[in-house]
Amino acid sequence: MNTKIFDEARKKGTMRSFFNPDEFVLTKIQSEDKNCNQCGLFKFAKSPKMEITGKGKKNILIIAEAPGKTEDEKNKQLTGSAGEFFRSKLNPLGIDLDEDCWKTNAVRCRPFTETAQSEKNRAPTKKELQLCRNHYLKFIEKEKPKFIWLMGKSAIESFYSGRFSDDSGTDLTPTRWRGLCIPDPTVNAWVIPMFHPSYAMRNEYDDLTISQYERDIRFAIQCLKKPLPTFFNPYDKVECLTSFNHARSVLQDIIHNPPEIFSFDYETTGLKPFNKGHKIVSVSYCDSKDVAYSFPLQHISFNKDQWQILCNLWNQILVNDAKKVAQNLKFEDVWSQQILNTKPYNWHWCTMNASHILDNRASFSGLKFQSFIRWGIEDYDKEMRSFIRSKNGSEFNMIEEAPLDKLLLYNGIDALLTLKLYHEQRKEMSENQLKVMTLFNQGLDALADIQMNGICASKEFYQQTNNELEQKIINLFKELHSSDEAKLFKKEMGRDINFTSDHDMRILLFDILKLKSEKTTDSGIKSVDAEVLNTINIPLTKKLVAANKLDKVKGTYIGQFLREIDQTGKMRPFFDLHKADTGRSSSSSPNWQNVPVRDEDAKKYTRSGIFPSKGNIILGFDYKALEVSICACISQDPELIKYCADPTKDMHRDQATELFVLKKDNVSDSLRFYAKNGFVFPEIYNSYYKSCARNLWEIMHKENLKTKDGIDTIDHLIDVGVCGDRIDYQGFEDHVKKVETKFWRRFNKVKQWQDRMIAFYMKYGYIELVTGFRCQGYMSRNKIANSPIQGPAFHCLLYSLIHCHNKLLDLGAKSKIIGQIHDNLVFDCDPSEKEDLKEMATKIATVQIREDWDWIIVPLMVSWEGTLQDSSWFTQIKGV
DNA sequence: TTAAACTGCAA
DNA sequence: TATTGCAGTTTAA
Repeated sequence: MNTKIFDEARKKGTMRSFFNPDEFVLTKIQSEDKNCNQCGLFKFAKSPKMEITGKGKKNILIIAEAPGKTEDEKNKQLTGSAGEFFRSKLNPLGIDLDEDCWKTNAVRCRPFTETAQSEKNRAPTKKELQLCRNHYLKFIEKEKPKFIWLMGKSAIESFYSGRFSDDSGTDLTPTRWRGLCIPDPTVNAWVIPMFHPSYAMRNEYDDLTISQYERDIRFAIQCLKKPLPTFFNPYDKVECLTSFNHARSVLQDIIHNPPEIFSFDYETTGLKPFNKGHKIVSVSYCDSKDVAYSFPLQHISFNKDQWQILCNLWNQILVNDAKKVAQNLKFEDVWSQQILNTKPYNWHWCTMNASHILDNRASFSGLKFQSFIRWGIEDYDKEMRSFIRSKNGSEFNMIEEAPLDKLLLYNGIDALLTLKLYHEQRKEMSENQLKVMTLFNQGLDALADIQMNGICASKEFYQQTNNELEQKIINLFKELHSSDEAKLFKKEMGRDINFTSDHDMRILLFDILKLKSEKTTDSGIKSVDAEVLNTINIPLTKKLVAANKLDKVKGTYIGQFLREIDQTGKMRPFFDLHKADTGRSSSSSPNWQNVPVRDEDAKKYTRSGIFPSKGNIILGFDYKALEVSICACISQDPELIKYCADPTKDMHRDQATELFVLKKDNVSDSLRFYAKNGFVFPEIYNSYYKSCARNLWEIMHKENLKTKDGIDTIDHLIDVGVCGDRIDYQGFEDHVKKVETKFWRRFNKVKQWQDRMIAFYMKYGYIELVTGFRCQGYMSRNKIANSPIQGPAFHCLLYSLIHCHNKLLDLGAKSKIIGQIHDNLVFDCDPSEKEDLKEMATKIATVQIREDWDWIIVPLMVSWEGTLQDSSWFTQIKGV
């Protein structure tokens, strides 16, 4: 396969070819007979080794999955029902499958399984895909198609599998790759992955799937206008400054002649710089499309005096007036602050976040992935990856052991591609996307500082708690293992039971003890979660639920905290803006957005070791009913607006009066809570009466919910004639159905708005949130209803976070923001600043935001909560 | 070794 | 026939 095309493509440059030209997976071609014998499918096929068919007048090679029954019989690809479906989509767009395209399958012979009645089509295995790849690679070499359409998971796997050695390409699902037109130097063609027609056909009656599938086909056809792809070699454009004098003079040049904009990138000894021993090993810098510089900073090849000189020069560049660009700017920001004691000035763009704003699909924002789908640059950090791995499971990697030339080259390419990516992204963004980009960039800048601030936590406390819990858990499991049930299990199975194994619990509860299962998991097997165990309610399951709870607290929370509390006595979670589908934030290491609060025990174990700084209080605010307010703003529903505009009104309480047939003053707090979380929210997010009724019914039985008068809710519902007796679920469901009808009659503008969003999505393939964030990819109706509320609600919090943070900096306040939980902002507050801070933040969050964002047409409200001086987060109370 | 499934915590 | 996240364990590939 070492033919001209491939050699030329290689000369034009891909990373893989640079390191080792012989390692093209696609070019590894073995003898065909050998492969076919190893696979063996041809022996059973009616049409073995099916030849590629079609005239290919428009230079399109279509790779589908494998011949099905019909194809195998007719000896022709895409002639079964899925093929006909595909033709019916192509014909109206002027494409004739047989005239304009070549057709083949990732596997040429029919794979099937024999059942008693018939032979059933099956998907090809990984091995079969790999062994059959040669046939189309040879064809590509000979016929040079300009476009390759990969239809379905098998084709995508066949074409790409083995070409990525990191996680940037391991997710080879059509959802991840569809809608792209990828220049590929190994075949000198455009590659367009999409769903297999059989997938679309299976969802023929789901108009959301079909609308997207048809759009993808139109996209693929539009791409036919493109000229052949061109490629560039980033290796030629990196200048590695291995000599100290050279590095110094380049930095001095930059200082004397600062550019308007530049990108930079660090290679470091780990992910967080806060513990002793961390270094910025090398730096790369790029201010033009032709050259990137990279040089060692705190690297063994220079001495410490030289480190100091280079750090001083680099610091001057970090604070110059130039616009700064980085892939994951929080990272470069935090390392600059911690290691170099310098906050970069004038952050302009985070390419990682911009990738997320341009396409909110999961795993889309990595620089390697973007470089591949945009420029066909493949796997360029291959030789560095082993050095970026953790050293002996510690927080340090092995980067200092990497050869300097490879380190600098890889580092330099990152800066080069980052700047190139920025220029493309800047052109691609709509005006509204630019708006949200600005918000996010400011947010990232502030979130970097918030990670710097950190959260005070007591390692001693968590160590002690860990030991205490460990004893309790050991004792609980000891008791469980000495139970009769455990002995029964051993007798039946001939081995000891593992109580933390769902599999073993299923055997014990449902096979051995013959108990009834209450519900199923996603994949349809019997569930053994806490709800099921609680319903079974025998001493064994009670004990197991208790043990599981403590195990969760110890393993998930205390474990993370102990790992993450650093030598300065703080934990410093990441708060990211490039993950959530809806443009929300996420948090990790540790995840600070799911620390227990409802369960009192779990709350105490986890929150009692989190403190304000010495002499301070933890102080924070929640937006009140923020998502309901956002829903009112964007749907402009007059009834909902009325509720939001009048603080004396309480829609959840009102809804509780209808659901539970009560007078307003007889609604208890818990009934209000379940009206809100069991009915209002689910309804707004497209749930329906049956699901709501079922959940409410179960909760009423389980929790023995009472009215404010202290009467059992179910008894009350029987009294007023909703139910005949305590097991008359149907009566309750009928009632909830009527409540739902009334609810949507009242808030009918919300329903209408949801319908408009769905119609927009079907037409354009995306929806745009009021803040400018776009949601695309496949979306269910529920997601379309939810995202435009969830996203902007968080964006309100982000606005407040940015402005509060900047205000505190301007004022030189001692108080700091330390965290954020979707609609909640947390400060480490000096008590002398408390009242001023509350006034300032409340004004920003409720007044200033409405001056800047005129789409907010209802009043926003916040409620404050806080701890006493030097008291832990566990002691936080409302209304301080 | 890695990925998927299951579970459980938050908003 | 409610959404978004992160992380732990077990199990299968």
